[in-house]
Amino acid sequence: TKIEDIIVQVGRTGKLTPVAMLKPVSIGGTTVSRATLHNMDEIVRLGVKIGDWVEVERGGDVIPKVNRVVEDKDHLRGHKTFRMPQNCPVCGGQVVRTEGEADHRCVNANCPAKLRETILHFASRGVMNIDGMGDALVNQLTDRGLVRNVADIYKITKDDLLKLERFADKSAQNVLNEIEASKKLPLDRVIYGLGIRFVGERTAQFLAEHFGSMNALMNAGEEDLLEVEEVGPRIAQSIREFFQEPKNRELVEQLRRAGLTLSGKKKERGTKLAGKTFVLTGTLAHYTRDEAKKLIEDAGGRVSGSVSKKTDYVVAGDDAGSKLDKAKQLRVKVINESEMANLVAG
DNA sequence: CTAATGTGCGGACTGGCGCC
DNA sequence: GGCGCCAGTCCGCACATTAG
Repeated sequence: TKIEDIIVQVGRTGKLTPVAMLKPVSIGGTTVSRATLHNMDEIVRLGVKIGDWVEVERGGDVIPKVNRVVEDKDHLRGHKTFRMPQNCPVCGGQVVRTEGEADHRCVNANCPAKLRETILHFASRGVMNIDGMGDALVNQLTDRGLVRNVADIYKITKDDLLKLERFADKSAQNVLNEIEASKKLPLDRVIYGLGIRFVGERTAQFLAEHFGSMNALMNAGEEDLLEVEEVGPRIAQSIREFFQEPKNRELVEQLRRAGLTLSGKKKERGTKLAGKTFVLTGTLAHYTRDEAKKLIEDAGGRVSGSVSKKTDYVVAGDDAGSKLDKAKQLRVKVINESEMANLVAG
């Protein structure tokens, strides 16, 4: 199909992601109209220009991927070269590509796009799980200045919500209930929710287990941080920089006052699956993926996202895709979910 | 009541880069 | 240098709720 335009999206960390806007095309039963181009290097590698015809594929039947530029006499090349903007398309702030890095980033700390994405991340299911706080609500909240940081979420009143578009009593109350419920979530979620660069779900869990409280984490020195699993110098530095910022320390205090869980106990893990790495694929019948993951981790195992020769087991449910193929290729042991349950039980 | 709208769910890929 | 986490990305569908 044809690339009609290339737009730029700004993420939570300020990363500018170029996205190809395609002439809609039906692939495998769904209509594909966008595909990520990742970064400038990828655009150069593919050699794409705006107006080009390209071959698009859905990796694993889901994610649209631009494979290559089609060059034949029917499909003339486009003429407009895409250039990464020098100013953020959202806030106009300076865009910088650091030496040695592939991504361009907006460096304005107050960029509204970053705020918006940070709030969305915080509210998302894998983090504070605030059901109902998606795109539309977050846009309204940030546009109206009702939410300027993640702690402001806990100051939202019903009156605030009722003034918003498409909000009546039922929706407003649902959101408030969800916000209230989020306060009970454990420390690792809160750490993850802060949006510290290089600290994702897994690293946040290790940090919570190691330090046992937000206070201990906030005041940790470099050497303390380096003791944590999977934390090296770059991650340690990123965490220290985050907590050296007075605004961020104040943010944590606001979360504390709001009643969030900022301490936990050092988690005890089982040992039955110690040292074993699992990969989940397909649809499981008796567990959600999160439940299966928790079972494995509580038994001392690890769950990762991709199959390699270090993977011990691939747990395959219905409609397993490319990961199952990879497992066969690498001769990794494939089991079903009841076999997994047996392993967990010992 | 119906139509429109917003959101979660659930599947998964990718390149970059940090860690070991 | 390999591995795997991080951060970003996709879409259709089901469902709840609101506006009209």
